[in-house]
Amino acid sequence: MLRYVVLGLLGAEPRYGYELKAVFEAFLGGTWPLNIGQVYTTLTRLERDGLVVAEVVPQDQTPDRKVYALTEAGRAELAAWLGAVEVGPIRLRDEFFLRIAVRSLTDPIGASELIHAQRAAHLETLADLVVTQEDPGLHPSTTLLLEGAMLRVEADLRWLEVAESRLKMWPEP
Amino acid sequence: MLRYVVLGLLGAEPRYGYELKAVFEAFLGGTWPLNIGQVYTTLTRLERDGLVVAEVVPQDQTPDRKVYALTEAGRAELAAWLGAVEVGPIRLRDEFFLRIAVRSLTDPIGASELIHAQRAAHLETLADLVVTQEDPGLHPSTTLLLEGAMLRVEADLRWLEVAESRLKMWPEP
DNA sequence: CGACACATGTAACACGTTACATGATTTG
DNA sequence: CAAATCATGTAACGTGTTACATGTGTCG
Repeated sequence: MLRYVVLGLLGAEPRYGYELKAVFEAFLGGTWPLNIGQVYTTLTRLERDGLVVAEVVPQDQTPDRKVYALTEAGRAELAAWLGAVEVGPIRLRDEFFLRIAVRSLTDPIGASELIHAQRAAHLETLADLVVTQEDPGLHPSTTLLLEGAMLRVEADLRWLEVAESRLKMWPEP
Repeated sequence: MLRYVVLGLLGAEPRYGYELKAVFEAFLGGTWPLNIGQVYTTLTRLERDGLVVAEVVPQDQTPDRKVYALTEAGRAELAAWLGAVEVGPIRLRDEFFLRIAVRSLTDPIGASELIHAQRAAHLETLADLVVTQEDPGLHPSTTLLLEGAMLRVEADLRWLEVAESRLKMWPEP
């Protein structure tokens, strides 16, 4: 998936790894911090698969850059990904849900405490998102992404409410 | 994460692999289909890490079962996971968001089409969830999980609305 | 001089995931 | 007889992730 976002960023404009890290994080509004090494591994793999090609651009003063651009295959792969629609059963692979659900399986009381803690964390997350979004320099796509994140967090907060009220009238296991 | 859900299920009661697959899928309300092989790889890894121990229980008629139970270390690991709270920046590692955001980066018009298709898929998902939830035999935890999934899908639908209206007044790249 | 920005990379691991292999027993 | 159920496993891959290595130029 990182793969495809990188592909997408390169689709807009060729870039080199070091630059890509910054662009990526800015695009994600800082919600996906990236280890710089990961950028290079990803680029290497994309190159291995023939989706991108590199061109070394020498610099005076600073180290050389390896600027990556999409190949035809890369463009095709990106288009395929962009055109796909997520269908079928959603996968509840979210630690957040599962932790509370698993906990409620054997320890409903402890689950309640967890819910309170998680709510506090979520509210903080929400506040952070609001702050992040205040930056006027954000790309519109980034603003959109952040909005999605906020809607999700709000949904999760609502779920915590539901979970709590459910747990009160719970049959002991 | 699968790791921990398995650990959690074993924490409630020792089980063998084949059984675990069914229990797992039932617990997740069918939102996380599991390849049976994956259960065994997961159990092998848990055993390697000393979190579970297996006991072979011979059957007449059917093949022997390897019943797994938590060790002390396993119980500790599970407790640690169950007690953790998700803090810090949420990671927007959702293909759903990213695909539309990346697409809006260079092709806002195409993004609109994608939004329509995705909305249809989401509505179907929502309908599926409703049907699934009608099963009276569901474990309360599962019902709760499904409710979370529904709240999320609803949030995502709302996001699609937002995305669409934003895209209409978009500066060409 | 030390810290930091610039720039690239590798080795190694964990985890989710699939495809494939094996074999007994029951059921249509 | 074929298919399905019960039951366990392995080899292999892709991807995300980290820790570590290396080197130059600039700024305080």
